[in-house]
Parts: sequence; C-alpha cells; structure tokens
Amino acid sequence: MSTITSIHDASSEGDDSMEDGGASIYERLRDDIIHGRVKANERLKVADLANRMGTSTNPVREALQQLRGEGFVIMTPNRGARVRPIDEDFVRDICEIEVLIEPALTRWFVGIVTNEEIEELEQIQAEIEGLNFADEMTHSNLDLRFHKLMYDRHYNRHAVDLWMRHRHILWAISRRFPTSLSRQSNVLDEHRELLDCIKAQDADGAARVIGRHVEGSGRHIIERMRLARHTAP
Amino acid sequence: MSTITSIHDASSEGDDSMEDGGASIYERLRDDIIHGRVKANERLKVADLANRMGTSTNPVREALQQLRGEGFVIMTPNRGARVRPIDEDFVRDICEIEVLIEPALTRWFVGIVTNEEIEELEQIQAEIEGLNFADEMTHSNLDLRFHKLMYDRHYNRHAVDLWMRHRHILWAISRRFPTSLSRQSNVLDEHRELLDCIKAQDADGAARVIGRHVEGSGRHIIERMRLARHTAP
DNA sequence: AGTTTTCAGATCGTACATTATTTGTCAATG
DNA sequence: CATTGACAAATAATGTACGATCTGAAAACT
Repeated sequence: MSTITSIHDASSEGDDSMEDGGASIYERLRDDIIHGRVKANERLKVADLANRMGTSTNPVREALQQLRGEGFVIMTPNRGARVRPIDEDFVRDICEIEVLIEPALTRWFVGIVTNEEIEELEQIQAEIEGLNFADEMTHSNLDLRFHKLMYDRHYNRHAVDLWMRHRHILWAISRRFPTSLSRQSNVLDEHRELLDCIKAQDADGAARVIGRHVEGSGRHIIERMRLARHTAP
Repeated sequence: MSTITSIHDASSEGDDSMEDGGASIYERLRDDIIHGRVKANERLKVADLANRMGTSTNPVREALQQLRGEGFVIMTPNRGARVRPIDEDFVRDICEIEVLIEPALTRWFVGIVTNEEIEELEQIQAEIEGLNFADEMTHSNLDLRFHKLMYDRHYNRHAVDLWMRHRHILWAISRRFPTSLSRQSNVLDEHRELLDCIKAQDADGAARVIGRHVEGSGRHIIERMRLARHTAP
C-alpha cells in the first residue's frame, strides 16, 4: 500500500504498543525527512503515518502542520502533505543564509567575550583536537558546543534560533556521509584561526574566518551529496 | 471568562453560522497576533478560540501548530500555547536579519537585471511618487511590487521566502502607525538612489543603499512602537 | 475516442474519552 | 491566627473514533 519503505514500523517491537522511544511524532517525521528516508515530493498520508507511529491520526496531523510551518512539508487543501525535497539546492540556500548571519553573530561575540569564555573555547578546541574525528558523534557535539557558546549570549534570539534550526538540518544531512580528511584539517585550522582572532579582538578577522568556515562546510556537504546521488541514483 | 477582548466574535454576524470571511483560521489567528490584538504572552485556549471562530477544536489546534512552526506562538507540553510577544526587540531582530539578507539579494539582482525590469521598476517608482503616500494601502502594495520584482527571480528561494515572511510581519505592524514625513522622503530618496545604482551596474552601491533602506525602515517602526507604548501603556 | 458516472481512498471537521495541570478548600501544625 | 500541606474538583490539553466532504481515477456510456 504505502510507498514509504517501512520506517519506524510499529511491528518492530516485542508485542503491541508501548515504547514510543521518547521521540515525539514531530521529531520522527522531521528526522525521516531530513535524513532522506522519505523520498522528495513523497506523499504523506495521515492514516499511514498514524499506523506506523502507533497512534491515531490527530497527533500526526498536528505534527504535519508544525512541519509545514517550518517549511519541511508542503500542504495543499484537501490534497494532503508532501515532503519538501532536501536536495543540494536546499543546502546551498541555507548555507548562503548562514554565511550572512554567522559572521554578524561572531562579530558581536568578539566585542563582549570574557576571559572565561575564551578559556572554555580553548578547552573545547583541545578536546576536539584530542579526539581528532575518531567519533563523528562526539565531534559534532563538541563542535556544536563551540559555536553555541559563541552565539548563545547574543541578544538577537531570532537570528540564533534560525542558526540553530539550520545547524540541525545540516548536521542531520552530513551525518549520512563521512568527513573527508582535507575537510577535517580545514575545520581544525579554521577553529584555531578563529580563536586567534577572538583573542586579538579582531572582529573583522573572526567574521571572515567564520564566513569561510560556513562556506567550506556547505561546499563539502553539497559535494558529498552530489557524489552519493551519482553513485546510487 | 476569556481575557481576550472579543475579536472575531461569531455573534457579530447577522444570524448564526456561515461567512468565515474567506480567511482561514490560521490567517485570522496570525493577524491577531501580528496586529497586536492579543496581548503578548497571552494564553491561547483551544476551546475559547474554537468558540470564537465558530468551529470545533481540531482546526484550531492545527492552526496553532503551524503558527508554532513559524515561531508566532510558543507551546509547552500539556500547558498549551502562548503568543510570542511581537515587541520592539522582535522587530529589531528580524530587521537585523534583513539588513544582512536583502543586500545580498540586491547584489545578485544587479548582476542579472534586464532593461525591461529597469523600466518596470522606474514605472512603479513613478507611481509611488505620483501617489505620494496619499493612500498607505496602495503605497504598501507598490512598494512590495518594487522589491518583489528585484527578489523574485533569485535562485535562493529559501532566502526569498524568509524575506517575504519578515516583510509581511513588518508591514502588518507598521500598518498600526502613520509614516512620518521625514521617513516618506527618505523612502523616495532611497528608491531613486537604488535605481541609479542598478542602472550604473553598481552592485556594491545598491547593496549599501538597500542596507540603509531596511535599517531606516526598522528604526522608524521601532520608534513608532515605542512612542505608542509610552503614550498608551 | 471522449465524456460522464461511479466509487474507493484520503482529508477535514465534530464529538467524545482520557490524562495532566491548575485551583480551591479544609484540616493540621507552628 | 496565619501558614502550609494534602486532597478534591474544575479546567484545559492530548488522544481516539467516526461521519461528512472532497479528490482522483477507473468504469460505463454515448
């Protein structure tokens, strides 16, 4: 019946109900879309999803509406919901926005940074270098902590929220692929360079570095996506 | 019962049901929030809203979820929805984002603009000058057409969508207040300056002008909001 | 072959049940 | 006598079930 290859199948559990895994319906749906487990433009039928999630239709409908508000699904009246394609263009688009926003956030951070924060940043950076990409998962967490520390105290909550949303999406996508060695060394270099600029109170320099950082990260993800698409269409 | 002063009251109509006015529940709610007809942080009870809208609770719930996705309401589990305050800070936040995004969009537009488009822009500008702020409504529409023409062909749909959303919010807010004379002349000047830069193929200049344009617009709205807040708290 | 009809499938709206939170009362205690 | 704590009732959010309405496409008909 369903065109979706059974993901989150309720039948995977021991007996019947229980164990929603703690993840909300919204999150499961969102992850399926971001991770590309549902095909682009695929139709999302509430009854189907309700079965798969082990609930009734109402929670699914509300989750879909929320996802529509965030732009992950496209809904047309009386015609249901379709998943917005998360393709290279999409990544390029949000990266381009980040290239504009993150330098601004960084610039402000340089102006208000304290010694304690610099120390903490250096400590995180040391952990990252010590780990040396041995575990993608913990590396991502450390990287997130690094940037989050810089942006968290910013007054523009709207911009920071936007950054967080974009960041989550990009992170989810990049989880599909391994990070190339050259990109790894670039990341380390850029972080070090950024720290130097912050310590030297060079706001423009820090903004430039972050700009390059984001652009490089985006370019890397897009290349990997293109590669994956051409090897396994 | 409700703390919301009856807006969209169903009893305002001739007899009983009919006439939802064409506006969806989502739009009505969204407008009430943006226009400040519901107080900041006000609690939104689904049963209340359902009564007011003349429908049952389910459509209201879905509208709220969509609004949450867009960031207009804040929902906490088992505790319902509250309206996000649309205050001066909020306006400042989205304006700051626009100050970053719009110059980038404009810069690209200068690179691909055709003679026909320049002509159309000049025609719109002529209409704007001819109208000279006699009617706020049609002025807003013309201004929207002016900027929309510049951004509509841009490849980064995500950025343009973001701009449109922000633009609608700002437009709805500024509708509450009259435009000051000094701001009016600034708007005309900036548009003229922008056209000159575009015709001269001066991308950097155009970006600078748009930056000033957005910043000035934001500053104007914020000042008006502050004023209104202090005169009628 | 092209148009109309019919019908299954899916969305949308309403009503109801369940569960969690808030509120209000009253007794026990310092 | 005031304050606090526990318990009960009300209030509101969350979830389930079902009927109404719309869409899309196959089947019947001219």
